[in-house]
Amino acid sequence: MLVAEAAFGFTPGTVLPDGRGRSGVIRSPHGEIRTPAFVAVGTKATVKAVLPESVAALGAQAVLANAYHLFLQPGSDIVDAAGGLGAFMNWPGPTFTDSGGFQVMSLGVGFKKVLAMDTVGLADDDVIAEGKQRLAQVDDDGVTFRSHLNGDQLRFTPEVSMRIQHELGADIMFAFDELTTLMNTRGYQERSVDRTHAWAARCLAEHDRLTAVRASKPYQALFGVVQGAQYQDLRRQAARDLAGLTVEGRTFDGFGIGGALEKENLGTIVGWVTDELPFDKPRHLLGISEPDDFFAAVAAGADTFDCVMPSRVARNGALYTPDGRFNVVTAANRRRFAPIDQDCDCYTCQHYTRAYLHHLFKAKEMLASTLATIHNERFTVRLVDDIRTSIEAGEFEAFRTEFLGRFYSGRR
RNA sequence: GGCAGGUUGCCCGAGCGGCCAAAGGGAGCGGUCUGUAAAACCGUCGGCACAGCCUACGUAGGUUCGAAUCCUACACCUGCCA
Repeated sequence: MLVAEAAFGFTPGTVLPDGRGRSGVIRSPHGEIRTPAFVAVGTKATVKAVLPESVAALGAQAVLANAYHLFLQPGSDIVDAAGGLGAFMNWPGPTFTDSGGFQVMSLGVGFKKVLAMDTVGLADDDVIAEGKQRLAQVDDDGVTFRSHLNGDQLRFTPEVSMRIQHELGADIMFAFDELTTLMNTRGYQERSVDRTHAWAARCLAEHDRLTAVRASKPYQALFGVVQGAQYQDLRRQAARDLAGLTVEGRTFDGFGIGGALEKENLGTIVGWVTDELPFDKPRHLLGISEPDDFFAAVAAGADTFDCVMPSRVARNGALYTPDGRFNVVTAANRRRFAPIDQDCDCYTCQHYTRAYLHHLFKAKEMLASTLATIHNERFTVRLVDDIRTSIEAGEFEAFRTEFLGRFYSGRR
């Protein structure tokens, strides 16, 4: 048992002057991840529009898939029978799976942007989802979902999520949590954090059981997820509780930081959390990837990231450059026979022009998504890699100032 | 040659006396997207001195307080009969 678990670990490397941000290395059964690192999102066991070979070539060290989606389709049992997520999708490197907790929020109350801005007069757990039918309901034991694919009524509990994630077989799994929004009341946030903590304990217990049952499989690490929205006391308490949680002699291998984050206070909030977490375990900031957010979060002690933004935005024609983000679909690019970014080393920039990308998008050609995704994922992976390098070179703050100054200066 | 139907904004296509600068698509133009119900969504889309005016629904004329909508002629297109 001890031998198997040694297959996972984290070794901090260079630490920033204030003692929080750091570089490091995560060891997993499918390879190492040098941190800080950006993990490519492959929700349904595919990074949309891109071959795994390309994902590797653009420098992604790991891929994150989703328990909810893969449970619905094709079924986690099938992924298990295929030999696990990595084998199934032909990704030899490290893999992560999210618990399905995010879908409690996204399917339950809709995305943040569609929430009513006025919570006055609403019941504690009332949040309004405009234009979307509510597909999930939370209670203390778990969540009742309605499949977005066929309307089937389904039930997720911490135990179900762990079972699915064990079948998926990713190197790193996340505990099943409840993700609230900034619109929920303080009272609801408190109860939600309690619920997430109770679920975390159940996840650890079930994880312990399944690890024993599936002893022949590679060890899967489990990360607890810190919630608490924008409240310092809740976030600190949640982090402390999860860090100290021991079930059957087992503790979390690392931690996820999730939920509602006010962008302006992202670094501060992450800092509250990492203050309370053990230094020698990795922290994954869930769902974040804007350049300024990376710097703020890394400075505050986050190690890994995942986010749909680079790929989703790419499919819709928005591309990242050191001078900011721009839409290639814009008429200005019709005759721009230069790469997206002169200094980018990605496959797309090595071989294609903005004019060509513009044409592919206008013509609604599939290759548009592929080439744009390769570029944006490369941009994002490289940025976080460069942040790691800057930490190790003792130039983090200088790099931060230089990069963000240029990125947000508006030129492109 | 006869009979019937048609001609709407960049394109397709509704409208069939006032609430029509004209539904809806598409194209064009611009934007959004942070643990993916997203190859999605939103806005704009005749002109201008812009809470108003001008120009517009094949062309010309007419009826009416008022016409894309009714009448007449012409032009072109489509189907059936010769």
